[in-house]
Amino acid sequence: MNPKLTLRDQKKEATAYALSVAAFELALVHGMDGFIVDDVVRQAGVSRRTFANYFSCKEEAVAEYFMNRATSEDENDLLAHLAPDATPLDALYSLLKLQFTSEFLRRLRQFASLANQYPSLEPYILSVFRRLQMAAQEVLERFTHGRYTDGYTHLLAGAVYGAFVPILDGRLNVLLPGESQEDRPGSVSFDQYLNSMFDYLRNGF
Amino acid sequence: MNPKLTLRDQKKEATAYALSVAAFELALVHGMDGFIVDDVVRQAGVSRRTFANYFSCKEEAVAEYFMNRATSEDENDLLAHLAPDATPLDALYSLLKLQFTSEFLRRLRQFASLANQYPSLEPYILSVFRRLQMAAQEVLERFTHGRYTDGYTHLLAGAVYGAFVPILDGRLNVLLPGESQEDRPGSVSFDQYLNSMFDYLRNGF
DNA sequence: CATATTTTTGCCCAAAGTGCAAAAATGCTC
DNA sequence: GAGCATTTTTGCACTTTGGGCAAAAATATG
Repeated sequence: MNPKLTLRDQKKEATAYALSVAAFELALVHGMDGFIVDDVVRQAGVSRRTFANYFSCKEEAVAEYFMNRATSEDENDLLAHLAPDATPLDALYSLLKLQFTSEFLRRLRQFASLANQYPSLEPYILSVFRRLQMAAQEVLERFTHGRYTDGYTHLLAGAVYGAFVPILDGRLNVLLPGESQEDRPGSVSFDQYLNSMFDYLRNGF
Repeated sequence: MNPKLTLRDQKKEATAYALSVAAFELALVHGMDGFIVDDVVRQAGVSRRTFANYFSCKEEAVAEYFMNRATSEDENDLLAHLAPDATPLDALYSLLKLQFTSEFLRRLRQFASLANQYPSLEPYILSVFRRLQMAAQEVLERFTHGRYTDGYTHLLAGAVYGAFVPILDGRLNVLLPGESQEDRPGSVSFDQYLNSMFDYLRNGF
């Protein structure tokens, strides 16, 4: 619950969230074609019509579950606590740590696996990444006070999130803390991937 | 028409293409909520049921129009004609020139503008970029013969296409050859953007 | 507590999505 | 090019979805 919102908006958020949770769970258990919107609303305890007020399809509801709930206060905090000599890359790195928690990555893997099974989901998982990228763009813009006008922030934010896309189709197999390499052959730890990414960014390709 | 395909597959491609053209044109003229699937199939000269064989919704049909028709022969050509001392960045640059023709950019701008007006389209325009990115990933992988195992190709391909995303919401205003800066205030030529992008890639951020 | 605003809901109907089987088109072989 | 096998298109029937509208419920304001 975000206390910055009015009670009304808190309830709206809660409703959307309940619907998205129900949709994601049903998708995991039954597959995208194993449930209908009526099932979602039954599980979330709202009317069929209300679902349509929030989402235009099941896929959108599932994706909503992944739309970042990092508040703008979190971002304010982040910017305030950076070292005085921090670079834009440092700011970006901090944000990535905030966004890609182990828990988020764990669920994202489930979502990605669903999306590979049900192509109708693919466009919607991309929109999750887009949302994250826009937040990064915003943070970079604030951090640099609009100092760069040549697309630097666009490019930097784009680079990082673009590089995550291979997670989606399993070409990049992320190993989470607590998992062993034997369980997931060919996997790379997220931190390791992130670090090699930032090496390239710092030093050029 | 791709002569590598059987006649059957050529016809299938033609059908999908006709449907996508009709969908895109109707969307431009009437807006996404100003036409229905029946209108599309009437214009394309196929049955309602056939539409469903190809696409799961209007949005998908519109996006199909932008799915790159650069063949794998084009990519073979590209790889064959690179200078002997070409770097992966050079290969990527050539591919971008192949994918982002002026004509493609011109249409993409129309699509982006539609997607801003009709949020239901947004996920689908992202999938167009994803398709382009996957082609680049493929080319880089072939060019480097799998020499890099640390995510270099993923990261590089991701960087470039990620950086294009701001085109989508109009934050990055692309000026095409033949247009004047006065017509599109705040615009940047695509080539210019591409070059500054590659400067960063070469030299680090 | 009374009133204004916003959200939820039910009702209704147009539109969309899909399994199935017949019909049409295509590919292949002789 | 005639005949047979394979694939695609189509029509039909039916469930599911999407969204306008107005009444009802919930929330905000003062």
